Amino acid sequence: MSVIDYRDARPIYEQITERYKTLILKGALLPDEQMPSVRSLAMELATNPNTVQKAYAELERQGFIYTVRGRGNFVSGGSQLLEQKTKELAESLHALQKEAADLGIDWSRVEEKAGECHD
Amino acid sequence: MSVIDYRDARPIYEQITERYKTLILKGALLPDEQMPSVRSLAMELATNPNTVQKAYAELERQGFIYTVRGRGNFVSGGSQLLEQKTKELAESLHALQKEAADLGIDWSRVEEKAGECHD
Amino acid sequence: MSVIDYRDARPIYEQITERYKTLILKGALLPDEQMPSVRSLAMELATNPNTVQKAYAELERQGFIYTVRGRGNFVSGGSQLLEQKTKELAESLHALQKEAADLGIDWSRVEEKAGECHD
Amino acid sequence: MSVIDYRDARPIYEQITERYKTLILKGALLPDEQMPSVRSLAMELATNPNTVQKAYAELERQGFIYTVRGRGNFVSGGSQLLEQKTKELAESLHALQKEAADLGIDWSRVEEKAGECHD
DNA sequence: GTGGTCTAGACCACC
DNA sequence: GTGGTCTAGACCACG
Repeated sequence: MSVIDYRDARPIYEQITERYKTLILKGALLPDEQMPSVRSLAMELATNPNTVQKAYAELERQGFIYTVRGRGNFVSGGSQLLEQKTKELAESLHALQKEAADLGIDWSRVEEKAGECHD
Repeated sequence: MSVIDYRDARPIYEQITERYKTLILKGALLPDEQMPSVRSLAMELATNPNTVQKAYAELERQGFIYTVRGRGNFVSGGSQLLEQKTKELAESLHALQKEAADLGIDWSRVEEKAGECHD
Repeated sequence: MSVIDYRDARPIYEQITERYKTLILKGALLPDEQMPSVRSLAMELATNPNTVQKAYAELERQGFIYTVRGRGNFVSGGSQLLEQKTKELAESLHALQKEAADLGIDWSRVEEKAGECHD
Repeated sequence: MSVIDYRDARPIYEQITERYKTLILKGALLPDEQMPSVRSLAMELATNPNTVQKAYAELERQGFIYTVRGRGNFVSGGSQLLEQKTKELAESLHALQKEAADLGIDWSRVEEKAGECHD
């Protein structure tokens, strides 16, 4: 199972970032567990080390991993990470509700239609 | 009230498109009403006519306006436009719900937090 | 029943030309019958006399009408007009068949699908 | 074999689009094969990169190619593309048949004449 | 006057 | 290197 979808319009580094964010949030990677090295991950994904580096930098900026010079990158412990993600989702939801309200669209109709999605 | 936000990462033509989509959906622009001319809107927004042109082309492609060569662009009447927008919102909502489910986040907690938003 | 569709992408003079071509071919206008004057037709269609003039010029060029200076425009007799139209249709059909053949599409499948059209 | 015909009334970008649509449909370009870069094709056709860009954008919108930022444009595999093209041809055919019927022209005569075309 | 197309050349993000 | 966006300015067809 590869991570990168080259047809995806989003930049590759963003796809990598997103991928590891969910892996960490879902608990597939445990706190203080070592991340794959930049070079090995780049090799595995057949992409440029610079791209992986950029993804790791972003993950660190968002608090998902921390770096130890000369050692590597590690998953940062994170009960608060899930909490933050919940907040992000809530904000996205609120934005949708606001947009619907602006247009005079009944929110219950949106929820109804969302339930019918086939995926 | 200006339309363009240069700090916004999104391209200018997309901001214009989005702006007029909501104006039309909200009924601020009535069916068959004339849109500002490409040149005049470009002048007003201090941007390039080509940029406005691209925005109008996108609006036409999505069925929000229609073009008459030598005359101008006009709002296309559209009860089905609101219906389509509802569908778009439903899909966005469904994506959020799916993401929450993937992470084991209780959707009701997201809804709860969304209700507390101050904006 | 008006003739002009302002939402149509085609120029107005072309729509007028097309309209009268079919009227003449269908026999709604008889040979040597007088066409409406440029001015009156322009008035009726709420369009520019120049536009009607251009349409009439095109109709004359294609042999559908003839002009008598100071008198007006008249439908030209035309058993050969239908013949010519048949030829035009045949050429269009042949072009479609050629395109299908180039792509390796079975023509019978096209005919089959055409029969299912709802209009 | 050049692609652009400057005597053609159709815009250049449309000619390019059409050209590559047929190349892809005919299988001359294989799925995931790389398209010529925007700049190189512009150079080759002695036209402007923006023009090629517009053509590629249209090809992407119609599902014939996909874009990878920083990499290039690639042919998208597509068995459904031929199916769609068949449908397009069927609609064109149906339009011709309808026009003939409107004028009281016997369709079999059109088919007969089409068969005699020398090209 | 209007929109549609094209050219020339620039800057950006990404890889 | 790639594509994506934007600017400046031109020409055309249409009305």
